[in-house]
Amino acid sequence: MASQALPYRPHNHQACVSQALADARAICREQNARLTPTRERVLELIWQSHKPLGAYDVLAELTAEGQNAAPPTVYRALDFLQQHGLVHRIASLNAFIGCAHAGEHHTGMFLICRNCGNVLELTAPGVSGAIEGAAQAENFRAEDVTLEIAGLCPRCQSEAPHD
Amino acid sequence: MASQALPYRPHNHQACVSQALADARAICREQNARLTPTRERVLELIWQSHKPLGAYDVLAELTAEGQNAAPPTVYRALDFLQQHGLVHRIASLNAFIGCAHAGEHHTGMFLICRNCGNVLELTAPGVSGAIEGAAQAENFRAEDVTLEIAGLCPRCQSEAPHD
DNA sequence: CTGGAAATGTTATAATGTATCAAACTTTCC
DNA sequence: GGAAAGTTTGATACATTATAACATTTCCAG
Ligand SMILES: [Zn+2]
Ligand SMILES: [Zn+2]
Ligand SMILES: [Zn+2]
Ligand SMILES: [Zn+2]
Repeated sequence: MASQALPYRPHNHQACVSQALADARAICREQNARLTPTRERVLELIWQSHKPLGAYDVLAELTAEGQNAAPPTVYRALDFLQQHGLVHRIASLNAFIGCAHAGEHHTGMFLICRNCGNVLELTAPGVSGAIEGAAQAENFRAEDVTLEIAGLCPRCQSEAPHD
Repeated sequence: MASQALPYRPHNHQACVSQALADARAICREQNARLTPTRERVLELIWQSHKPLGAYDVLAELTAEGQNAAPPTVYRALDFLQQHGLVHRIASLNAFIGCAHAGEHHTGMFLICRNCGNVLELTAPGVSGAIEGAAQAENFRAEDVTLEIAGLCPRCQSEAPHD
């Protein structure tokens, strides 16, 4: 539903946030899940940019706001959000990012710019299909795919072409 | 070169180890890199099975052998081995595994059995191509691909089919 | 030899993630 | 409404993974 917006370039990011929160509320209502204030606030913090945020970064922001938060506070909220498909964990960065396709059944593929830190989440059916095929060729039953691609986004390629 | 052996099934694993060590020696000689005793021993420990090993598991084995080892000892050796393409880090597990295609230019794709813990490293040109294509379609310059697939290996599917 | 580079030893600490149990809050059902 | 059951949060402590910093040793070229 959300028109795919382009993390790398300037855009009306508040729209990303509003959309994500609206989607989250709808999804939780639909799934009878409780999007409590802390969970919602954590989701909002995760969405404050298109750069993945570490759990302890979230924690720092919560405590700065005067919330009575400890590590489990954050990890519980993140677990909840992951289980409902609202955030993804980027294993190669130990960090979290808002899901750009919440509600849609998808396997994420992440393009991570090593220069600016922004992450674009893609759904590439061709890639998913190829992966499924390769797994099946080995008689392996794939359940969970981690696909993270580090490199340079278009913007950072032109800014720093000498490498 | 190494004929791809099948982590999931019983096999002469000592052959895997010998092959890996021989390859490592050859590669290091060729690259003028020093495969010191500690580095070689760490590689051997990593290869003790087809299950990824945590850095602190390696450390425990080293100290059990009476070696004077601390975390940096292990992480340095692992860094060296990674840089020379002899081991891979599995980001989703925070663990390390011997490279099954040392010397060959490749992007690893890992099939990780969540039941038995064994990992099969594949080279799937179709997958790599699809990923490259998807990245290029976004004008993203891919440099490093993390592709880890968790699921059930053939053996564990038949043993525990009820899920 | 010997001087510089590479590797290792050593200590301390940072960063990330969990276990556990008690307290508070919600929902359900009567 | 009110008690029981389930869910969420608070709070403390701890486990696991990884790195910083600096001293010492080893290796190798010249
Ligand atoms: Zn945005
Ligand atoms: Zn960038
Ligand atoms: Zn083997
Ligand atoms: Zn298995």
